Amino acid sequence: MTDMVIKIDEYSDVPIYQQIRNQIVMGISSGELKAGEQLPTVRALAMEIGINTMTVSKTYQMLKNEGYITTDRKNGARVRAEIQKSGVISDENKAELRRIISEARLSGVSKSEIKNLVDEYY
Amino acid sequence: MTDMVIKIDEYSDVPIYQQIRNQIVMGISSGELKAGEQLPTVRALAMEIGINTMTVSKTYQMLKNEGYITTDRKNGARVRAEIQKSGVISDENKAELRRIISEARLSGVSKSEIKNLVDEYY
Amino acid sequence: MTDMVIKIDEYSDVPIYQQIRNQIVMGISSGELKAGEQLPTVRALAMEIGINTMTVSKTYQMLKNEGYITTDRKNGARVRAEIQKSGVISDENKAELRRIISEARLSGVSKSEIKNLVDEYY
Amino acid sequence: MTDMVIKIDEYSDVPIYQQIRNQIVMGISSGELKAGEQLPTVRALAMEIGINTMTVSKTYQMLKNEGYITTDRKNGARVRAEIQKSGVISDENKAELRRIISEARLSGVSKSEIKNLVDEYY
DNA sequence: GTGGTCTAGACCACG
DNA sequence: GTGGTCTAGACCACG
Repeated sequence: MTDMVIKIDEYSDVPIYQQIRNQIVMGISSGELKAGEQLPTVRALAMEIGINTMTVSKTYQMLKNEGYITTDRKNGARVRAEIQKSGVISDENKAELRRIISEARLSGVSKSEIKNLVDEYY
Repeated sequence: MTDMVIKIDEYSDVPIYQQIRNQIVMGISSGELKAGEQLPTVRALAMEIGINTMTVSKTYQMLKNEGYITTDRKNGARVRAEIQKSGVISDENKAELRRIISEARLSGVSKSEIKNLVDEYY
Repeated sequence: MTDMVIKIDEYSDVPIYQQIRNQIVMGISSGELKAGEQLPTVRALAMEIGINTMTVSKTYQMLKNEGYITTDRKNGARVRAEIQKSGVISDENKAELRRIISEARLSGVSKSEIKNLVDEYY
Repeated sequence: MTDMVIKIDEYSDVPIYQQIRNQIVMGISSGELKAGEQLPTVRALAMEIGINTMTVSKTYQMLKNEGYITTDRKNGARVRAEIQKSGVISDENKAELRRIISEARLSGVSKSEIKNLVDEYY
């Protein structure tokens, strides 16, 4: 069982279920959550964060649809052992990346500064 | 007057006024919209896209707040001559960038592929 | 929930959404509205004042942008617990202050009278 | 004839005729414009600033109404010799002052800092 | 139940 | 002619 901590920014416009989803995906990517590792139950995670169980449930459904986790009544939610590697960035993420780079450029951020961030986050 | 074309994805979760805002910002960044160049009037752009003037007005107000354009009754909306360069990427955009890179990584996209996108979009 | 009363001067040049915004900011500053306190819902305030919900919504959006309140679907609109203290007066407010003092001076109002007002309003 | 320079901020939301009016009032208050001193003709000032004569005309009309200047065809516009001293600050300016002080207070500006500004601007 | 978005239409001040 | 404001009404996602 993971002891990863989920932090909700209540001031953010990003919906709570999205914030949780993003943090779990980043946790898997960083290795903090290993393949096959069990996630907290919907109830437990909702309690811990202090939100509605429906919200956590929505998150797990989303992660399942995206292929990041598996869920069943016996084992609860687990990080999927073999996450499908499409090898490409989704069109939506490409569009977002383009927007971010445009804004950074207009703010006077150099290309190499952005690449340093890529190195840092990858 | 610009002949830039704004395209709305009506099925997107991104609000229309945000989509327009993003495209204008990217237009400025790419040089398609030059400093001082006049944007379409609120009415003209609303007509062209087939949406309400209020929605375009909201976009222009947002761009004005962000310092990308100026608006007044004499000159209409224009790309601002001297866009303030903060020199940094906003915390929100950093978080988004981190999320995108995490997802790309999990999809098997290499670091150099992402950097190539940075080169392409910058 | 606050029982603060918002009063609109319908003959004023100041837009309604601005008038509401100003009164809420002054309410926070005076302590009539406490940190964390819930503001009326968009619908309730619109009904109470007798104006459109869009206008109240615009006010809340503005207050949110300025960092005075938070809004979300769970908690509605609330006075922000930790309002950012820039420590400075904005250039716009400085210009306004200068104009007011110039006019007061020309009307024969003494410096100490103005300072008494500062004491009263602070 | 004054050689006072009027500066228009084209990015400001304050209408041009208001900006000119404010600067002339502040010029009178500071002594840069003396009692009886002649102001530029409508046409000359419009040319100098690069705006419509109607706008300057509106400004002069406003200043006349407020009792700051006199106008006639023979002498043009002149700073009034005896500006009426009501001895009080207008309700509008009081409301504005209160708003500014509230905002300054919330931004963490001390009372004495505001009073220093009063000293500076008076 | 809440705030967020959008429409169709109107009127206004500025210039 | 332009952007700014406002209404009356509607639908939506989040929780």
